[in-house]
Amino acid sequence: MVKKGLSKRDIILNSAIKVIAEKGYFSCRTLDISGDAGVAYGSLYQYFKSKEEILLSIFRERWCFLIKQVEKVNKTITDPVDKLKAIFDYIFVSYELNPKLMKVMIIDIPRVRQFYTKEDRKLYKRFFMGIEDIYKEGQDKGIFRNDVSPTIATFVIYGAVDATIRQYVYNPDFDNKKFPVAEASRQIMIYLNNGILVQRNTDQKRKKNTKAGG
Amino acid sequence: MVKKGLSKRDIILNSAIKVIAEKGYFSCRTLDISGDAGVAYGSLYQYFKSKEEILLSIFRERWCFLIKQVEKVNKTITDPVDKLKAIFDYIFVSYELNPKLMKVMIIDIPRVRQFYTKEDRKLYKRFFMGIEDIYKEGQDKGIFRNDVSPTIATFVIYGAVDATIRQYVYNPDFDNKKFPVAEASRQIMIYLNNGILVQRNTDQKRKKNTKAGG
Amino acid sequence: MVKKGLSKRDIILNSAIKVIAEKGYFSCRTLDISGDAGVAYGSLYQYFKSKEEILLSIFRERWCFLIKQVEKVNKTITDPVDKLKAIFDYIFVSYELNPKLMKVMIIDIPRVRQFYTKEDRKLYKRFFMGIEDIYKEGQDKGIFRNDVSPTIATFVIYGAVDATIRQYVYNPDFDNKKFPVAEASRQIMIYLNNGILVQRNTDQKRKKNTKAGG
Amino acid sequence: MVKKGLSKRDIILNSAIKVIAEKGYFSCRTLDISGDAGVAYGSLYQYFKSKEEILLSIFRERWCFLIKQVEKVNKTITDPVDKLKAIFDYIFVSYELNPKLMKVMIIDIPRVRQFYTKEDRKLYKRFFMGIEDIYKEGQDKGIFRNDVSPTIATFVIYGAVDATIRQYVYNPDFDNKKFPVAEASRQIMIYLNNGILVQRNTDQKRKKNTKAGG
DNA sequence: AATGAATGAGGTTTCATTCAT
DNA sequence: GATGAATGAAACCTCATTCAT
Repeated sequence: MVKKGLSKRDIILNSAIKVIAEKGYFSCRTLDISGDAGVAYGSLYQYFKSKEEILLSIFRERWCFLIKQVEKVNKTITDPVDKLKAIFDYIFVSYELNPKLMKVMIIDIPRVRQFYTKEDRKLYKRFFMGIEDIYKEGQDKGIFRNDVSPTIATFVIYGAVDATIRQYVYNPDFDNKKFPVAEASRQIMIYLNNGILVQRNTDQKRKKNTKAGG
Repeated sequence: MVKKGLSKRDIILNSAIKVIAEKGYFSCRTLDISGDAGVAYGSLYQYFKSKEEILLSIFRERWCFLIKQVEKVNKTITDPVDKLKAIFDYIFVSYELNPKLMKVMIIDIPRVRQFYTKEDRKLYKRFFMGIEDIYKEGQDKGIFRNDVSPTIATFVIYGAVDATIRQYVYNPDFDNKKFPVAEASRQIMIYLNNGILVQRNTDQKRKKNTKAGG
Repeated sequence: MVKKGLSKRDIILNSAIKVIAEKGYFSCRTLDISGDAGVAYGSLYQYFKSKEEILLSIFRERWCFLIKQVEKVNKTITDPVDKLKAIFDYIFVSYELNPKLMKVMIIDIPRVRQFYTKEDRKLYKRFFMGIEDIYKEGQDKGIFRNDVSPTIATFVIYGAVDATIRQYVYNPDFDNKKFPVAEASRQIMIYLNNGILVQRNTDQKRKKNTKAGG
Repeated sequence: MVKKGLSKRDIILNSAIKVIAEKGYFSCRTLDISGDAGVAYGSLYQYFKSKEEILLSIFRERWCFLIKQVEKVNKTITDPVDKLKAIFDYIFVSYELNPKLMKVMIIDIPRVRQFYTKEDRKLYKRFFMGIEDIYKEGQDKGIFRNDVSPTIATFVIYGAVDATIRQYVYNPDFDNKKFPVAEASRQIMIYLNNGILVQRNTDQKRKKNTKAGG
């Protein structure tokens, strides 16, 4: 119901983000959206062809801000480790600023079948390709391991984001006092950078030690 | 439509898994389920109170096989690293054996609001607690890092599973020839164990190296 | 609301005929049809895919009784004049027996664009072709004029039916006491047989001639 | 979209004629009309109270040109046969000049229930009464048969027009190369004058008689 | 007078669930 | 238990009409 200075189209879109985030795409009604937006029922259809188009418009018009961040990071930061961290932080900071938008983006949209049009997939992938490029760069520079495909590595990082956000959204048992967003983000980055294993020396050595110890 | 020797209830449940996996929970109709099961429209309601209950029954009756595996692994394997690997492998092997079931379990069910009853959350968590315990054990044994919370670490591992399965299910651009399930699983394990950073020695040293190299 | 012994499908179809006849296809609501039929709202869609399909079903399932009559007449009657008269009478008698059905058939259906599918046009034409054949036969036998195309002649006879029925349906100024259906029908037949012009030798003479020639 | 020198009102009316002719009254939207007219959405309501009023205005303002023609014919032509022919020709020539207008007049308007207000029926009838008068006159002069009511005869002639125009509009199977409007019109006139039956003494003879008698 | 964004009643259709057989 | 016809609430969407600019 935020209105000041926004076009009616954006008012509707913002309400859609809110309502879809709260109820899920299928469980929310177009009436809920118009109601939250404070506009007439039919006004939705002045600006969007259908409920589906509202969802896709959220993605099409807001996804780019993530892409842009990746591109910006790629330009302004040199160290791949710092790049990943910058993107990672950005996502979680964005979540703190606008949790509903991020929830819709990360959780809802990718589970709606209709979303997977060629065009939208292309846009969707641009974000991931950006991350993949960072992994590749890290490998080229000899900083990142070579035995993990950048493609797969990207899933891992994205999955970590998705799963974590889902805790904040769905899991009332999750202690988000103990793990404020920044803290969760920090720990995940440590994990993804260094792995869970205590690094004495190399992987090979650890194996020996384990056998010796076991 | 697998029928041999199964109770009608299980026939329905299996069809529900198939249909929900294909269309998603909200987009599939009870008619689709009964149709696939080859039973009458109304028979669904002999065995289940509602569509929702069918979904929850899938979870309640099939989720335990994951829990059991965690428990079994915890008993029969000693090394926490091997434990995580065993569970991880099990999930992906299960996916290969019954991708629809795993897709419903991992992707669909956790996104349905109605799913989050106290009872079901408890069951859901038992799987994660099992994994959390492994992390704790690894930390206690000094094998796993202490600066990553087992809770957070669990999200990371679960997110990796979720995101990867989603590629197989939704992403037609994903090259699943190049990454058969086993290969994806193997690489993720490497990543999660060792982190993405090349381990010469310690994290501190890497930082120096980077500066030197840059 | 006639129900005895009819299938629910036919109950719905009969109500549709009634309601469409009264309000017109576009002005009647599916609710009106189900209401008149005394069935639930959704039952319509158990038997018909859509409102449009209800209309087309009326045509597809009831038009044939007109075609059959034409075919029967063509077989059992020899004199083309008598054939035309038999068909003409049949239409108007049908109108008296079930004016709503005939109104829908003759007035409503042919004005709905969606009606003009290849298949339906074919069925529609079969009736007219039967009449055209009678005209052709009359010409071959030297009884009917040769300077009027059977195609055009068919329009004339059909138009006469259409326009007349429309008076009964729409025109409250039309004195249907003075012109009961049978009387209107009789006069039109005279007109179409003999034309409006006074003929030196009369209809009677032709009959004699016909007999003499036959 | 004809605009030169026309009032905005007439521009709208002409577009309405076009659009209604193409889609039918119920299937065309006010948006279609304003769009075709190139005027704003709301401008329609500056000139007309409602969609219905647009339809009725077409009738009220354009029907009179048919009435006038009937009246003119009644004044300037003496022979009833020629009168009928003149009117008949006029209708079909009008159709050739402005088929959409004639289609709306003859086909659409008379099938819309709302059309049947007292006032409009009165206007509608004035055209038919004119034709009826010709029939009466023909009967009085002994040229037309006495055993067909002028009222009924009028339906026949009107029905012939209606059915024929409908072929041009709706029936893609109708061979309008073989039957250009003028030809169809000519044949119908022959039919209606002389009937379908072959007459012993011919039309030519009647003409002589008429001249002799007149 | 002209505009077109805004309105919301009302339409068709879907589909989870019930229930008589 | 099994069936599937019957139900009707509720969803999405359309579009004639209004009204502030």
